[in-house]
Amino acid sequence: MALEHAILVSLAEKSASGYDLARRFDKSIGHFWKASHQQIYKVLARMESDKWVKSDLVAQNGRPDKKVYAITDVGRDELLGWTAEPTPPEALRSEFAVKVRGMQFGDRDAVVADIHNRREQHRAQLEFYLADAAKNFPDPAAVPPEFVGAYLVLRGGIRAEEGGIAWCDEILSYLDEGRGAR
Amino acid sequence: MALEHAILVSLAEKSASGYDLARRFDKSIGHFWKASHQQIYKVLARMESDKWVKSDLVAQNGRPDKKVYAITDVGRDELLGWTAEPTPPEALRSEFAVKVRGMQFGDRDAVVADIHNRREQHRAQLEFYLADAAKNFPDPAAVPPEFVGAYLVLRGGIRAEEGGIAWCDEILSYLDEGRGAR
DNA sequence: TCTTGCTGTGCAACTAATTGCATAGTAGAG
DNA sequence: CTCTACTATGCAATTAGTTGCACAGCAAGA
Repeated sequence: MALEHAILVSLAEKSASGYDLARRFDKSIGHFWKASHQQIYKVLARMESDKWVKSDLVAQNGRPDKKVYAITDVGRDELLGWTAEPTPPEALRSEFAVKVRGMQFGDRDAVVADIHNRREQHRAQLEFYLADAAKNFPDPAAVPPEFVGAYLVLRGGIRAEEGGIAWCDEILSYLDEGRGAR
Repeated sequence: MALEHAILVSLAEKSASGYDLARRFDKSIGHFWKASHQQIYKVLARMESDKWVKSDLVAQNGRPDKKVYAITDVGRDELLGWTAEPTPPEALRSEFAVKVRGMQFGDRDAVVADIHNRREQHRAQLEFYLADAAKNFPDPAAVPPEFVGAYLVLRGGIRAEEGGIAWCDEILSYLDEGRGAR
């Protein structure tokens, strides 16, 4: 399982509450590892009982108390050990690809609309990533060492979105040319 | 859930036993939707009780009997309805990306080795896809209508692997240039 | 003959993740 | 004063998926 390790990486960067982590998973980290707040709280509890993290209750004014989690030495060891293991092949599951594959058994116009929709999602995400890159990494040759991982993953995200757009365009132009018509 | 629909698409193409489906999921369809044979048998049983598929027991000589599943009209309706619905955003989970992100907290040499390994996986998969394309779709302008979905998904697979290789190369050359050193 | 490997179907136990709900304080808009 | 939204944490029920195992027949090779 990698949610634990995604959380460890995030806490190694900066201590945070479950709520903070949930928001991070809606933004940066969540672009390549999705998790709901329920799942995060559950896993944090297990990680704390395994001593990978420890928590401090922090009182706030004008807001509810929060439990701020920090990575422990045990957690850092775990993270180190995990990076040393080879990553198992990714189990990719693309409902979109299944739908394209099954296009001829479905509502062709609806599938085409779905492809347009998917293209737009990729375009919007790419725009977001590019803004992020322009803001945080204006000079790729001068990325601070502690942000190299974040920078390289962002580059991967940009590539993936560009690739997604190009694939949608290929599908749409292929279908436009009358090929694959029913 | 999309495993049901992946199975429906596969059965719409050609009736098959659970075992046959498991082998298909190890090959073509499985490249974008992984499933174990246990999961497939479980889902097939549910689909049969929902009347999406029906089975016939077929005796074979020199081999065990098998249950051959075929899609029903109810199943075809379900498939049609499913294609007409917008595909929810994909929940992508890349352990590899988490590892790259957390590189600075880990064993740098091991991570670099892992990236090389990942590049090789992409290269091998690309080779496989290209051979498939050369064999089954020598002329992209003349793909039979019933294989258009398969062709377009194969194109997506080729693009994804090429993109994966390019990303690995970018990471490796970035690190080679001494950036991101500890 | 014995072992290995392929075809073929499945159950049981467990883990991971989703969905729906609950609770509670504060801030700001109308 | 009420309604909505945000911060903050979590439980319960369910579904989806993984891991490990079982059983059975047949074929081919050592």
